Amino acid sequence: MVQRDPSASERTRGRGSSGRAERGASGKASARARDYAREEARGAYREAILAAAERVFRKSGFYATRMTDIAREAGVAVGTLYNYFDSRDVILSDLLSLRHQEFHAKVLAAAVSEDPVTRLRQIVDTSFDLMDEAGALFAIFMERGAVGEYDIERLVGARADSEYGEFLALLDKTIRAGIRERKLRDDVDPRLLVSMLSGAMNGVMYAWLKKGRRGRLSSATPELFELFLQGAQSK
Amino acid sequence: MVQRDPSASERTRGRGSSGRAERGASGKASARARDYAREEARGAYREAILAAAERVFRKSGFYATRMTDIAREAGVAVGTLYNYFDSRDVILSDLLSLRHQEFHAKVLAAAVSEDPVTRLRQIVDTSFDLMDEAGALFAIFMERGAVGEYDIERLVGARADSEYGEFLALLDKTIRAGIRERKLRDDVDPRLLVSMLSGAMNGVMYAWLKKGRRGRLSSATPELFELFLQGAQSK
Amino acid sequence: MVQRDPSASERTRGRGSSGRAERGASGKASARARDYAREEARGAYREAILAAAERVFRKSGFYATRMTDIAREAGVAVGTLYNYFDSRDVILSDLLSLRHQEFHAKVLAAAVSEDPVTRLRQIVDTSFDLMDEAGALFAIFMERGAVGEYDIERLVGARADSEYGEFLALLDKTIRAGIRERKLRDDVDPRLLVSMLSGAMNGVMYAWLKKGRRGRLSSATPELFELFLQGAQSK
Amino acid sequence: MVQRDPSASERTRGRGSSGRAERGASGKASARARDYAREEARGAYREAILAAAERVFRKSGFYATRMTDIAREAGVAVGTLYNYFDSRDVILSDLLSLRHQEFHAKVLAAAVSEDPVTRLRQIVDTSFDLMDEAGALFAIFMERGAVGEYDIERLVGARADSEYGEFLALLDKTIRAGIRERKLRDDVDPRLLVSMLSGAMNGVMYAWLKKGRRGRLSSATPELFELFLQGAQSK
DNA sequence: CATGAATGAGCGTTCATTCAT
DNA sequence: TATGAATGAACGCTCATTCAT
Repeated sequence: MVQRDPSASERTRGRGSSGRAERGASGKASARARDYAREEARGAYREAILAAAERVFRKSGFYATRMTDIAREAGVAVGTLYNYFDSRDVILSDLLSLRHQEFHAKVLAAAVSEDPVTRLRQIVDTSFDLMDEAGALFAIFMERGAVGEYDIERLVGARADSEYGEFLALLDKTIRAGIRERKLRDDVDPRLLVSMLSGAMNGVMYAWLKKGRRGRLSSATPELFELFLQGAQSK
Repeated sequence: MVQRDPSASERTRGRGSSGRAERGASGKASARARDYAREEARGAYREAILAAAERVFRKSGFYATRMTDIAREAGVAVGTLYNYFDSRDVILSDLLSLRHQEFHAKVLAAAVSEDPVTRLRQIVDTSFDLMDEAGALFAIFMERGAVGEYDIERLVGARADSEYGEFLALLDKTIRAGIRERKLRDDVDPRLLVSMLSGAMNGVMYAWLKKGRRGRLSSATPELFELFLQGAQSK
Repeated sequence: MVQRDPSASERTRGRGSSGRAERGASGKASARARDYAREEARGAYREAILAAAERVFRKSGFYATRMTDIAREAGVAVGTLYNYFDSRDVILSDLLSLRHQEFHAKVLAAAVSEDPVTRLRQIVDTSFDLMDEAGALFAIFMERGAVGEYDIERLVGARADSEYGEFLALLDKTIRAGIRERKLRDDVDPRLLVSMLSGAMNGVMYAWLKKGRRGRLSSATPELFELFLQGAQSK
Repeated sequence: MVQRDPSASERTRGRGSSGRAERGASGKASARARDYAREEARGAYREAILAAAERVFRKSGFYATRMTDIAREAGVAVGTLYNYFDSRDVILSDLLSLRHQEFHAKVLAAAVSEDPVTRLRQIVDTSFDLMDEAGALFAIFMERGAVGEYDIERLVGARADSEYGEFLALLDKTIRAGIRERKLRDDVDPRLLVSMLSGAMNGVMYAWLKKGRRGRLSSATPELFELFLQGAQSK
């Protein structure tokens, strides 16, 4: 269950000194510059492919996503995909990784309040905002790593788990802080609070997706949070 | 996409009295007995195949479940599978249907209290009990019908959705009853309460599954319910 | 290219003295009678199966004819087919053989005139009559053993060929007689006359089949024969 | 069932300029050259596959022709077949179509005489010549579209029929012209003349095939024609 | 590097044949 | 012997991956 470095999946390929003749000193500098430019271009290609894969993936689903579809969507040939990624699984796995990193970074950046409860609210709100913007792919992280989605688990493997775990860990940390500061109940297992909150978020997301994503998901935050804090019981 | 009678998917096959001549009275009786025994055997076979499919399905997931694997797991030849089911999709779809029916029937049978809130508790408790007993396949109904699993939606189709929907509808009905009886808050959208509760159940289930299903899931019911009713806020 | 005895394809099976105890002298006689009755019954079964096979074969064609279809049409179980025939191919091959024998016998029985040319006419007329009655299966013999029907050739093999050959040989013999008796031209290869006549019969049959078998095929005999004898040229 | 343009069965595939950025003017030219070369290669491949299919088809027959056999015969992998044809049926159907077109075009090109009877002779002669050269596949058109081959009719369908029909229609037209010009008898149904002549051709072809194709088939034309015109009767 | 046709292992499915009852 | 469910080899077809250009 190692957290692989996602960049490690980039194909190592024999660039650098080609098999041809010497290059002078000045050549080295320009070569380095060229290498840098190349690296840039590679990154852009990678990102374009992932973006194309994401579009196809979202439309067709994981199993119906074909390499030819990704290639067509990206406007390249299939062979090109293999210049940037080792395999179909790696593309999709890297895609999930990348999107998760972005997701997590944005959530972290938003959860800045001093008050743990407000931070929780910020986490929920930002998560919903990102879902609104970026679509259902996030659901895969926000949902529980696609339980029941056994295949994706096998393929994307430990990664998705650990990534969803990262999100849960953030909730866990924040909730424990809330408990320490007596803002949240200390008479229940904190992990239950985590499960409750994350589960509730999922439940709301699910309903929203099934209703065809009408309206802004984040508009549900206040009520959801109110319920999470105050409970469902009539007072 | 209508809710097909799942038994309708059983292959009609020309059993019964062939077109040939009479059989004596005693022959008829024994023929009837034989037919009955055969019918029994057919049912047993079907169930055995579904059980095998369930094991494979659980280990490998929907898309990685191969007919050969199901056959091997069931201890029969591939051809035999097709004596009982028309296609791979039908096996998996029937499996989901069957398990869902069992699940739903048991939950309904348990949710008998006069008090809606108690009924909700009974629903949660029974669901968790069934998860404890029967394993993760139930998660597919209790969870959100595999959001993000676009393909499975196409195949298993409206069915899985409507089945999870059935569960949600039960929660919805019960929660609305609770609101009418002033046991639950009427100042929030009832559908949010449904999402909250179902989501929370999922969250707890997820954590339980990820921890390797240690302990009884249903032991989490009281705390979960307490939280659902009273909220997470320190009082 | 041996002319197999079609009855040779009947499964030899250990009838006769069963493995059980002695039978007295009188027992032998009744056993013989029983064996005879059995043989009769076997023959009836065989014929019933072939008749069923013929119906299916005519409706569905050679390659689409399934053993289960034959069995259903015959009102027996598939296994029973194998008690009477060694394989699917044998059934269809025996069917062709049997029908051809009937066909040939009837044609022979009808071609009795002293005059060779009249005999030819009788052959043509009887063949068309049988086609009228019995349907397209005869076409397989009357046509040239299904040239272009390479598969059937492989399966039914030398047999169909030799059977069609038998028909051609009859034409050949009769035509040569006609030549000897100066009724038919002796300035052309007799084999060409055979090809002409058989081909012309086929051509007429084909048109008749394609027109949906409307009208009696045999009504075409006089004109066909007139043309065969007098030629197409305007006089 | 319309007479599809056979080229329509060629798989449309996303070649051509991809969706990406411009190519310089010289690039365009070389791209065009490459596309042209590719198109050439595609055509060659298609033809090679069809030729291989024809060889297998001729040896094994329609139903026994396996994709693996075609692939092996063509020296390619199965998958490659599907790069050029949508399905097995399409390969065989296109094969028949293509060969028929060639056949029909050549016959038409040869039947140029002013005199209808000479045209008939040209048709017969050319048909026999083509049979001599190209082999038995033509028999499928010249013969009656495989009567008795019910399945092949379903698959190759109206096409084979209409193609053989095309040949018959040519005979029909020419024979009617001959009748109008008082060269052929007007006291018999012209369609019978068509059946006679086509049937006679078949009969001769059959004998020739069965004798192992020894000698030139077309050497039989004069006698066949003489018989067709003058009849078999001794004068 | 980009290309996209070639590759072939592997899939779901069929159906002639077998054999326990 | 009749039965019909079990069998599994063999089929047509797919598509991730490779590699010559």
